[in-house]
Amino acid sequence: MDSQARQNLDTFLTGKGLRRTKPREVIIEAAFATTEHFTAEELLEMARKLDRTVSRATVYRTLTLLVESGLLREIDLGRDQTYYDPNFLQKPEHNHLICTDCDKVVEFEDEHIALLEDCITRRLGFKPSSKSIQIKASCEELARKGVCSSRRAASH
Amino acid sequence: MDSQARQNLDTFLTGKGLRRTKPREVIIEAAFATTEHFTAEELLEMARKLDRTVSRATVYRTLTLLVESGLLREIDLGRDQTYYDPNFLQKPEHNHLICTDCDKVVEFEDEHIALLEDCITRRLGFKPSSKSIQIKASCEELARKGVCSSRRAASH
DNA sequence: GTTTCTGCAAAGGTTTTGCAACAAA
DNA sequence: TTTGTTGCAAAACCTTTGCAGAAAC
Repeated sequence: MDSQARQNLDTFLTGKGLRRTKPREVIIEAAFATTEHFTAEELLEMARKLDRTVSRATVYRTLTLLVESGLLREIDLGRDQTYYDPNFLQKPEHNHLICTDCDKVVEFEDEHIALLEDCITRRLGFKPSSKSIQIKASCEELARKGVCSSRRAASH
Repeated sequence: MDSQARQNLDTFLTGKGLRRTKPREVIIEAAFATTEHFTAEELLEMARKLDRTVSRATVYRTLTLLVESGLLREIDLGRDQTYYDPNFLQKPEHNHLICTDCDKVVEFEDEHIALLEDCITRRLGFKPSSKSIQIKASCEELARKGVCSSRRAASH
């Protein structure tokens, strides 16, 4: 977690009269030690590697805070659980492509599409506040060769 | 529900060796009697207006079938429950804008954005299979006049 | 010292499932 | 008659919440 993020968070906490506590530090540390998407349960596991006493309830409560503060974003990967994405700090407008063959998630940014989304939104009489694109697609390499080089890197 | 859709479904059912039953007929009838998005619970309610004996379990099981057959699509409206959209038959590539002021959902289609999504997907080495865009935005009219004409039409 | 936060366990809400009776083919 | 389907109730699952003790300020 870079200093920019830590400052965002401090601003957020103090601005709301919230306290800097050990469990929060640990959970936040765990959340930003990775660039992988994770579920609440996975974050609990990661946080407990730093401090075994962290509770599930506090993880859920801290997740709510992090999403409100804009440090973390909920994303829909088409699975049953809510996933959280810690990469919006570095790539504020990225989107997700999900491989239907191996479930791997590819992040991509595209300024043209972002611009087009804004135009459409304004044309409809609205002011854009958040945008997300989810693309499901099959692997061309797998289709051609019967093997996919990123298969071993599948995200689950 | 138009004849095209009914045929799709028949093909799907017979193709899988599945049976045409009363509860399924009723649930499907209810699902396509509206263009509104609905939850499983709401569909149960609608189906029970046609036949009071329909069970919740059968609604869930039939929803799974309808999604698999492509007649219905799960959509993410940023709420806690899964919503289902019966409008993909008429507008196969539409997307959703959600008003952050009144929660109204506006559907929109745009061929440029669809094309761009396809390009991006291929550039990444994939073949597109399904795409969805969710835009959250605030109402300009409400911001300017303090009132929004569609407020009364809010979807919840 | 006051206020906020934590962990626990229980509750809440949605979705799935095992099973015996029932209906379609 | 065979196989698939239904409704029920229970279970499974993820997430939220009430509360008493602990920690931050």
